[in-house]
Amino acid sequence: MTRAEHLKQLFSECGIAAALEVVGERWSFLILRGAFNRLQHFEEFQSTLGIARNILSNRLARLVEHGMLRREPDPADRRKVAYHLTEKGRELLPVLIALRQWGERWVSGVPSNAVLVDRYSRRPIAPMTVQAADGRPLSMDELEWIDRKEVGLKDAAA
Amino acid sequence: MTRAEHLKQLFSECGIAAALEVVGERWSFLILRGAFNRLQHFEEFQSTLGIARNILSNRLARLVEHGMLRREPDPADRRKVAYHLTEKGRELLPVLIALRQWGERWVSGVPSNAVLVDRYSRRPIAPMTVQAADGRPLSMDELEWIDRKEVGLKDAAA
DNA sequence: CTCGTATAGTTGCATAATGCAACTGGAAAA
DNA sequence: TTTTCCAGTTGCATTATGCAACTATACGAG
Repeated sequence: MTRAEHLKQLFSECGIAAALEVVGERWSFLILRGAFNRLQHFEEFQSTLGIARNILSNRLARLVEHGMLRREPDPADRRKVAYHLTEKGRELLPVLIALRQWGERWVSGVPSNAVLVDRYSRRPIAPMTVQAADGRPLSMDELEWIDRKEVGLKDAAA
Repeated sequence: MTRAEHLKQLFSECGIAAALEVVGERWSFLILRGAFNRLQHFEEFQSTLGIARNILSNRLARLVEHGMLRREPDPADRRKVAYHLTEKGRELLPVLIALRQWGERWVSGVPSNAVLVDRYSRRPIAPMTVQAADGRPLSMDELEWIDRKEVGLKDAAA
């Protein structure tokens, strides 16, 4: 099997590989983080992230192609172009939050000065956890892969 | 500001950038996914992922350096080396699950044949969501950045 | 003991991705 | 009408990745 076939196989079989096909390149996550933080314009992304202009250009185009961002020329000032998250893009939030929490805990060490809170209670959001259908938190060894056809047959089994 | 300084700044300020410093390179996520799926040996990772041997070698070394994997020579067969997830590595699980769920929903389209279930109930795990301290699910626009010092002062404010 | 094979890499070279600085083109602002 | 702003593009340098062949060590069979 060639490498291309191998990757195609991986992508079709595994959501992780499929996701990385869209957001796995360098800078993609950070550009999306910027978009979540309300950055809209090329120059904003460029100066905030310090990314090379040609790469930024390429990544924005790619993210637009993949339907993560919408490219919207500003009718009031035709020099300006705004990039906005689509629903597909917004749905990546859990990934970014989980990544951020992990990074703060295990890499940067200290939670940064800025804290993400629920707008209403103004209390920090909960740590991201894997949960069972009923909300119980699950650790790695409480998980198992099973075939789709066997789902939920524990009690229903003949 | 040079690019290096810029990145350093980013990493120190943002958990996402910090996390990507460790797991942001190509293949890192897929190698860790393999580790979660009980792959242990060089040849297993290589044949499962179809990754180039030199890159795999480099990534495994990097993940070991960063404390994601432990490299354990097999005492019974000294040719063999096993790579095992550390706690730091295992704690990345929410990120991988969130990424997988997103990829299945928005990229590969169809959930794959294999389903992750809670070992006990044998029902599929819940979708990953961002939650408030009390467990309420939160969407992007219910989130706000505030300064650490102001946390939870809504009712306590003088 | 020695020969074949398994395991975990390494090496050299080719291709692709990223980074940098300078430049372009169209539109607003002075 | 000249200057500045915005969103890119271009050419060239550096770095990362991919590929195939090779190495080194250790088992295992005979």
